[in-house]
Amino acid sequence: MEMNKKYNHIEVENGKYDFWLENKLFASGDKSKEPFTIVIPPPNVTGKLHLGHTWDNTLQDLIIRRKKMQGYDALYLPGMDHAGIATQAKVDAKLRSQGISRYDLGREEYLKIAWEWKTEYAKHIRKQWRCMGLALDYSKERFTLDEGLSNAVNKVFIDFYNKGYIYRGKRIINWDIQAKTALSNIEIEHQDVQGALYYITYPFVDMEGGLTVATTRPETMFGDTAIMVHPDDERFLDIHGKQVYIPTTKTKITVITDKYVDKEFGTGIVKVTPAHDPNDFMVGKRHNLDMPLCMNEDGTMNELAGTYFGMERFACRKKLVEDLKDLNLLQKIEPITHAVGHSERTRVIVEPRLSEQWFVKMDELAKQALDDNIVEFVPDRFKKIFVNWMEGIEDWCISRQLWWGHRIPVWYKGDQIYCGLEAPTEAGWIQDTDVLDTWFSSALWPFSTLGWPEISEDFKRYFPNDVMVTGYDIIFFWVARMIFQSLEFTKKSPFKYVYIHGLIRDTEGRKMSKSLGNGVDPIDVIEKYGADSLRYFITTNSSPGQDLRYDEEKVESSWNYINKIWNISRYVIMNTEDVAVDEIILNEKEMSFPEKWIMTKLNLMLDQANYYFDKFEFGEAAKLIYNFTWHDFASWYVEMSKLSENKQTKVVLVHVINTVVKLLHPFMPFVTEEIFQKLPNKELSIMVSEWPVNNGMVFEETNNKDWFFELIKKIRTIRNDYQVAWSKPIDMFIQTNKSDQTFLENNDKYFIRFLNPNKFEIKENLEKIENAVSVILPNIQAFIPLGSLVNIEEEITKVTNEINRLENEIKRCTKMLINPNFLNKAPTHKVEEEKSKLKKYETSLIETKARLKELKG
RNA sequence: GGGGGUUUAGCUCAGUUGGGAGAGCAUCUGCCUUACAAGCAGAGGGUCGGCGGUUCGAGCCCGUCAAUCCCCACCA
Repeated sequence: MEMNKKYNHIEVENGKYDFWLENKLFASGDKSKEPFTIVIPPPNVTGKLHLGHTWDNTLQDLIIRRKKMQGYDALYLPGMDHAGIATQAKVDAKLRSQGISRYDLGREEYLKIAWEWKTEYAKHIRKQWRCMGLALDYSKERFTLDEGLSNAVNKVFIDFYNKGYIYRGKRIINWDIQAKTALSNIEIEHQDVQGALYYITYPFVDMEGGLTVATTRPETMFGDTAIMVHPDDERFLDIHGKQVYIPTTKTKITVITDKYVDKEFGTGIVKVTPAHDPNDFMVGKRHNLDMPLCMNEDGTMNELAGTYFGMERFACRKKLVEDLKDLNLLQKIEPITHAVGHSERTRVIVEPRLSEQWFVKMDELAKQALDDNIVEFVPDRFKKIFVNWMEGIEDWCISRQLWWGHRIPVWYKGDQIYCGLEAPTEAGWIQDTDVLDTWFSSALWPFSTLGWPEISEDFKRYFPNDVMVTGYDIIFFWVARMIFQSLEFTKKSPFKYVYIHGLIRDTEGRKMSKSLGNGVDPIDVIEKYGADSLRYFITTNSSPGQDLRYDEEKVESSWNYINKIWNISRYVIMNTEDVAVDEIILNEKEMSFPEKWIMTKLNLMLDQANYYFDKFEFGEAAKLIYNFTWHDFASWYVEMSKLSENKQTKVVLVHVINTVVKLLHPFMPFVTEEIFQKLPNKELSIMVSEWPVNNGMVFEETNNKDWFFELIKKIRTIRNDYQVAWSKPIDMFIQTNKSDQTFLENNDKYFIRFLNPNKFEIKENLEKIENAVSVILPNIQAFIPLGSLVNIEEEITKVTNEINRLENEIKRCTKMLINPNFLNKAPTHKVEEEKSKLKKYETSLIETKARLKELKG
């Protein structure tokens, strides 16, 4: 079979995905197998997938592909999220660029455009999934606004409402003035902003002077309904109950007392704006204050602001501060750095605003989730983060003043409220215009995608999910909410494991973001290096939970690795064309040393690699496979195989490369499929081949042959040190015991191949070799006469250093072995290990000393 | 204010339940050796952030200090 000399990722990846699809290899549903489920964290239909998705999805795909090969009915369920505010922000922006607002279009027309947007981006996302090679079962693809999922959302809302977990209330919420909607707490990003603390004097109504307050948001003063001081603050005892004017207006407000005030901060006097500040809201409730809004929904000032009516809030602030200065009511401006909330989606500064919204009461739900110990976090430290958040959780604001989303199933008629699927039959009922927070539907994803609230076959079979793979950045948004919603509605944890990975960063360690322009498009990487290289890089270059720096050099080195695999395979394929599938039968009786040795290495590696796979430590698993493949297999075994005429050698070659390729399939599905098909195999696809495990061919007698490889390496080092070209044969004299001598004689062809000797003698007792360089190993010594190249002084130094090293090692071992605590407490195999090390060192020492004597004599 | 991460070779990172530190890239030397020069054969390079403790033994466990990053939080 012809194979390119170089791995060509474009040729290899071409057509593979269609081949898998056509043969329904991504399909789930084989009832004879045990089910295994992962649902994709639904990407937002706002745009294209970035490297973060690639990471997330590749990990899922890796787990799924391995499980399929292990004989599970593995379901990898695809889907997307309508992403309410995120999508609406994008659609709004697109309309704005055309000079239209959503209000010009009306709700229905606007939603049409949003659906078109969704269709377009969904297409692109599916294309990206295909490029990445994800083994998704498309027959089960879902979208959060699908009918079934909408039913789930309604069911949950209505049940919650009836149980009293959902309530409507007037509260201070975070208001996005651009999207004109409420946001939940976690949709706010706090950023440190250079602001100012303005010291403003409120003049007394019936006397000279006034009270100076410190505020960062002067423009909210038009919503003030009181001034407050701490009741025990001795500086202000005489002003309790006094009245002051709100500067620039004729509005009178009264001085109240409340222990909330921190006497040490600012002036100790605080303005109270109940409709624009959460703390002031609490104060307002305690003192029964009016709660007037002084701003409109778009962030402009309303009529309460008097002459500032209609101004944008920050323009108003600027003008107001100037005016106060002119009026001598501004005492000073103090620069201050403080955290200011920004909308995660529109980036504008959010305005705390009194508003009537729907909330989910969290205390009991959180308690249930905290009592639950079924979900296992990997790594487990994320459990702490989850618990920490759950313990301090506040009620969840779920209504959004948007159009793109699930409409709240509540109807109003006058003061009456009705919650249900359909409006009551009589006339006059109007549905709530708001939609639900996107995360309200995402929270149901692990079961709503499987048909819930119907108790469908899929739901029964694939729920709970086995693993949820996601980044630590959405533990609060998503993972926590899936857990409490699932516990409440299905009485089960939504999944057995949550595997949490980190964030992908750029070469400098910065988060990838649009504003920095440092984002990397996975499609570009795939075009340049192939999906397999990207997948291998992204799944093996960090440990669980840690962030990952994107590094093109490492993608390149992944490519090199694949190229190596390619070439090993090429060698095996070229040399085994005469071997039929049925002839691939391992037979230890026909194996010689190299076969037994590589089979032993392979099987020991398999045990370890599978151990790490099961622990989600894919980087460690990959490293074992890498070392085995590149070093044990390619550098040693493949080279030795070139000297064998034995059929079993071919069998072993095929067996090992097949095993390696299967182990690597979850990391690099395309190239492994290509190679698998070229090798003698019966199965239609590597995807339906059996996952490799230790087959028991572990041969003790190969374990004590390390010296053989060591000896070769040491002699190679000598060649390098003395710059003796590989092509130039050199004499070698070897002294060893009878049994090793027999072994060496039986395997001398390998020795010759690796070292290119001229004269090659093995004896139990050698005469002294003049002008030779030596290799001293326990029980075996090699002498290489290099004539005038040899510097005896250097040899003496080298040997002396070796003696020192050995003496130190012996000291260390002896110290341990005469320590009764070590002998009593250390595990037996450790004690045995030290004993055998000591013996080796002692033998070496005797031989090395003899060598020194010889050199000096 | 609360919680968490990170600190190991020049760079980016691994390092099982504690048993004398590894990889990739980079550097240096020699090789077109018939699977692979995007390769092969070698080499150099680390008081595992500091200090203290537990232990026969610490990169790993405990304490403390330092540097750095992230998340959460209503101080006007």
